[in-house]
Amino acid sequence: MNQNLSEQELVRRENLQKMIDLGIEPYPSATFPVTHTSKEIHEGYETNKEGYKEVCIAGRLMSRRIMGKASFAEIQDSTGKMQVYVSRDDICDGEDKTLYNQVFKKILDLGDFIGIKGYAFVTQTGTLSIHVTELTILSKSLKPLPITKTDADGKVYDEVTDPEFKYRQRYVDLTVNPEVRETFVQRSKMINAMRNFMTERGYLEVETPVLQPMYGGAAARPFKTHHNTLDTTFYLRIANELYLKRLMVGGYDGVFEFAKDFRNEGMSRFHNPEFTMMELYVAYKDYEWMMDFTEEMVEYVAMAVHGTTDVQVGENVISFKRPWKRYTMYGAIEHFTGIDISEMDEAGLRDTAKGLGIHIEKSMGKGKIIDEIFGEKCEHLLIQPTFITDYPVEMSPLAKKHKTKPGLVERFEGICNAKEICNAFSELNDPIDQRNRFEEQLELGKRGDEEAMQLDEDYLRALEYGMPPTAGIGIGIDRLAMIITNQKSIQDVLFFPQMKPEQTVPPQTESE
RNA sequence: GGUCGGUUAGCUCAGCUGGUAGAGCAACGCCCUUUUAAGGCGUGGGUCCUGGGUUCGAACCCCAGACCGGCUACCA
Repeated sequence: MNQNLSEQELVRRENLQKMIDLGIEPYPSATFPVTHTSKEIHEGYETNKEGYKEVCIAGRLMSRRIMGKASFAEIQDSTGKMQVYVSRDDICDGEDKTLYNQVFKKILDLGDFIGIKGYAFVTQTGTLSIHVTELTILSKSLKPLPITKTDADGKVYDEVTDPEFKYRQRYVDLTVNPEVRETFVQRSKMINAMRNFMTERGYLEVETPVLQPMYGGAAARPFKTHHNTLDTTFYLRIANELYLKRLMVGGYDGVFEFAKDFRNEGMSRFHNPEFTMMELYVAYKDYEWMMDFTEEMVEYVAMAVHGTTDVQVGENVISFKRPWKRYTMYGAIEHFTGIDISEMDEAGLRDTAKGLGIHIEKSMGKGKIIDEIFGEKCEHLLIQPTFITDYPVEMSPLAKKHKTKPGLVERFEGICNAKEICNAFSELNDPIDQRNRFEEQLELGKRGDEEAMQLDEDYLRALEYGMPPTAGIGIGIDRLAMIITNQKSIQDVLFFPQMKPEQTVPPQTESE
């Protein structure tokens, strides 16, 4: 293994040994009494110079400019960078100048974690800095970081842009690209805001099984696994919908879960095999109520993350200010194509789709054709948040039939930046109707639809005991995060997006 | 799944019609002996993704494979 080390890695190992020879522990276990972050000092110093007479910060050494007895360096902590000024005689009290001459100037490498104690001041050139009085080594770095540098003209050197490098070694990406760290901070703020919003309204955050004997609640192919003791097949959940609705049968007023779901399907800019879905169910409400709730929550989220309802996304500014635009699905199609399809039969729809240049498979039913027309002619035009309501019943086996419109269900999707971000309905709680819908799905399955739902007897049993009228929603957290953080790919809002394993070692043989 | 493109130093990248490897940053050394704005000079560093083939000669051409990416398809 050692013969594979690069020159720079060898130098760092030599420095590590020198450190040990000098009696310095390169990986000390003691706590380090950090008092400030670099951000706090940058923000607070101007108005409270006296407050920073003694500060203690810690982080990675990111640059070093040595000029004889005095040096400047930059330390990066979780909040940003801080320049520090190191003067030989200030960190080395007596005759022994080893700490400065050897340790600071030679043995430290960029990327090492150090802690410093000192006082804040402003240099002659106007840069807020910490004058170091004590320097402590906290952790030695043995691999060179691709640290970016920016010159006086604003030209950036060595920025890591290779997606493979960024995703496989996210720890490096996070270290050298502060804006990547910030993206994930925003994602976390977004999720916290949603959690607060729902918890304040009295809804209960719950956890339901990831390993399910029968997958359901969505149309997708699952991952399959096996439990040894029970000698049973389990599936990684594709949704948690049916479990949350069982809890509604159990009597809660509202339950929600931020759930990792798994779908064994293609990968793209918008799809990762595991992804996060927030599902919420509220008793004694319908989908109209849920639309109001959703736009209020997303508006709240935008305010919590950005302090405004206007968010820059790519070339567009998206406004999450209520109310959002609402179209029925037929209304949207009429609006964007000028064609009223509401009274058409399947043959008429087929001709209409052909006329619009949309490819229609023979196997497609009425609902699927309508969905196809919408997808081709409307969805990509919906940049500002928009609700599309009242979907064909064939596509929605878990949604309640519409109060007044035959053939439709009480369902809406939220579309934003041309992508679906949520899907909601008045939940079907009629156990007899639900059984019929499941049986229709079984028929689809027999005809070869790999994504058709299974018939879940236990779920039907639960419904037979009675579920209150309930509104439910699923929000694609990763997709919403892409919009809220202005990222083009789902991989940029997941710390560790799924990739093929690196083949650095021969593939392991199966063994247990 | 289809298709197009990519893979060269620790990082970002050049490399012509095939002639045997380059830059900047980083590293190392020296200078500067000091409140800097990538400070100056120098040195080292390569399995050109892998395996075959063509050729006197391959980073470059051909074949196969690996991995990555863009479009596209699938995906309620």
